[in-house]
Amino acid sequence: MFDQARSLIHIRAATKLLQNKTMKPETIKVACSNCNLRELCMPIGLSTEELDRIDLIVAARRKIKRGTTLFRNGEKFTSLYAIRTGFFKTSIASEDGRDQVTGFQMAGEVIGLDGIVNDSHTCDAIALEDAEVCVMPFDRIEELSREVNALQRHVHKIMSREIVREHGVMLLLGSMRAEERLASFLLNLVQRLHARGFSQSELILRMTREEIGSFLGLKLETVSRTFSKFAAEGIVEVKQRHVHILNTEALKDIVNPKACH
Amino acid sequence: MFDQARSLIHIRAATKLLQNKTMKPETIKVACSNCNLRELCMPIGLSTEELDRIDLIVAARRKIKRGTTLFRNGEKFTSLYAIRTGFFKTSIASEDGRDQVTGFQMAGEVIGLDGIVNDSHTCDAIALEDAEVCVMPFDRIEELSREVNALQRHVHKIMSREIVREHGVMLLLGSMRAEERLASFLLNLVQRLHARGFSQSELILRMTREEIGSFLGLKLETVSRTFSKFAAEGIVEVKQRHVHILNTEALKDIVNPKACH
DNA sequence: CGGGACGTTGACGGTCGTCAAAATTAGTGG
DNA sequence: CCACTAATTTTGACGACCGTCAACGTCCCG
Repeated sequence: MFDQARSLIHIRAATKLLQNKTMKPETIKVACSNCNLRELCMPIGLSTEELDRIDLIVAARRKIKRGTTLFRNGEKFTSLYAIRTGFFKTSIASEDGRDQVTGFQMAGEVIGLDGIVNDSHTCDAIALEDAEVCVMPFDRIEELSREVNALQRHVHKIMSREIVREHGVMLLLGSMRAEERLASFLLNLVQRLHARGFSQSELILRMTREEIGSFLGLKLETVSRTFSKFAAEGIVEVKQRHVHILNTEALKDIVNPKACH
Repeated sequence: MFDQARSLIHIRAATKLLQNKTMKPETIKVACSNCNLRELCMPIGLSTEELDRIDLIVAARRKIKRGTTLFRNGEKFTSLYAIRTGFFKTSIASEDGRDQVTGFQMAGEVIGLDGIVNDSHTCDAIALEDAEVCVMPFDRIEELSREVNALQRHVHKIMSREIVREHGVMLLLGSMRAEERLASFLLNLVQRLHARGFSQSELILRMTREEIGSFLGLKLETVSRTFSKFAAEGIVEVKQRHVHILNTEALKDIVNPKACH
């Protein structure tokens, strides 16, 4: 539905690479070239020389405490951020106070693209758990992507991917019923988590029912009720923020009723 | 709300430029450098040398008859398209047949960004009236934007603008009621048309009620009813696809109830 | 002039929002 | 570590908004 269309092969490789490593954390150089998320946020097939140059894109690491903002609406745009650890939400506010969660972002995803067009951010990015990001000044990205074709292409793909993701969210918001929205949401989350080496069937929600509702265009009570309904039908087990998916196929059937698996 | 955040100053300049021109159409060279939409789809402040090079981006013009597709889901992505004349809708289809209109595009806007990420288009672009587009092969764009900084910046801004626009649509779909959605839609349309030299208060809808409804996450009957309600309240005059906005402030109040103008 | 696409309007019902209260959990400070 | 408060979640009752179905009206184009 509104997935990230990533190449699982590369992600698996990254995971494996991580498992094989037995070096102590502090001996690992802080650089993209040996970041275990490299395959998620950097182009593939680079020469070592190109990789060394790309290392220079990351100006700093920044730790974000849970509940605090990475950037907020109106702030000057200077950098994109690659999430190393943690979990974010982005949201926009209408003038009369309503707000809309526009996405949830996890490790390996890039955040801040909204700020490019007017050199100022148009949404808030809030950490839903303690997080760490790589700060990548955008002028460095532009400079280097003039010289490294793979980086240029990569930047374009990341932005295009975000556009396509949002198309999927529009389909969800514009044409799905509550159950379909929540099923779609759960499948998307678990798929992205699985791509990062987590379980296919168990997940911990980092966001409140209200935040889920805001993202899905539902009220928190409807989200809660729909969880309860899924639980009653034996599709999931829900215990607060712990979700265990018992029947993935049933969720897929809810999203896409007419398909014959 | 979900506007395009363009600089009106430049657009006005373009309009003025057009009015001053008394040359016959066929004597105007077919090139960006003297296209009257230049300020809409090209970066500003270029040297004449840079402008000459950018002319080479446009590989061809293509005429699209009303009702036919510029590209469709699954087709190989090769080019972005700048709309010269005409009006498009883009839409995506879910597997079970529902479809969602993701946007309406008019002269000066760029279409096809969704195709970059996977080298294949993920939506359909359909002309709602006879149209003409500039075909801009994406590899040429990438090549030239490595050398012309303003072009690189421009491409990034166009993509970022689309992301921000979609955030606005998500806010609309996720948190607004039918009247707010339609008011927001009308204000956005008329604002974009006005930026192109058309009336601030009158417009002709190029799309059906069903297409409006698909975009706004409503059924066509609801769209029709809401138009009738606005008309009964004296806010607009509606005669099929001709819309005359009688009270812009009232529309703004509907979108943003708590604001005090 | 006639057929088909498009638009309008009405009646009715379902889905989801609203309001309210209780239950459970998380967070804070002693 | 525990008590206490705030935050979050669950569940119920009720109603509003909008979707569904149906019939009719209008416009456009061959």
